[in-house]
Amino acid sequence: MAKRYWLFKSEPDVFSLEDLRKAKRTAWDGVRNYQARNNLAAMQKGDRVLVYHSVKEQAVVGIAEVVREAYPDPTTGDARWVAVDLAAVKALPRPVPLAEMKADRILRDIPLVRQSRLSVMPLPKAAFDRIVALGT
DNA sequence: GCCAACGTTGGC
DNA sequence: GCCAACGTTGGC
Repeated sequence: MAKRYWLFKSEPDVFSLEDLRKAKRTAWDGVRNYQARNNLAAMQKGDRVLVYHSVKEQAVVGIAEVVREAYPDPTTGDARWVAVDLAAVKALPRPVPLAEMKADRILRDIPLVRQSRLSVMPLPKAAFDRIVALGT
């Protein structure tokens, strides 16, 4: 199956891209939203992921990669929830602010802009590539 | 700090 | 099964 593209949101005070780089890889767990959970479950090893810092920074700051596909979330005994493992790939040379994405013709319809509360979302390849280009 | 959006819960 | 109340998230 073709590689897919995703965007993860995180509050940098809680867990940042820098934390991910230091940790090498991390379990992305604790997701308790069905839509986000369904997205986690659809991820495949090697899928590319953009990391967005919410609240204080409000910018896409880097790229990560799925290194382990969905497995039961270790932070709960509830079988409904899953986690994936991510590894950092690189930081964007230039973070791409939310305001810039809102103003961009290709990006203004992505879930990050449309549905601000969703924490794990799919991105069309064109949107992924556009953000990476803006961040270069 | 405020509040809009939205998901969840619980009474009926 | 509906919907009002409530809690949380995250932009402004």
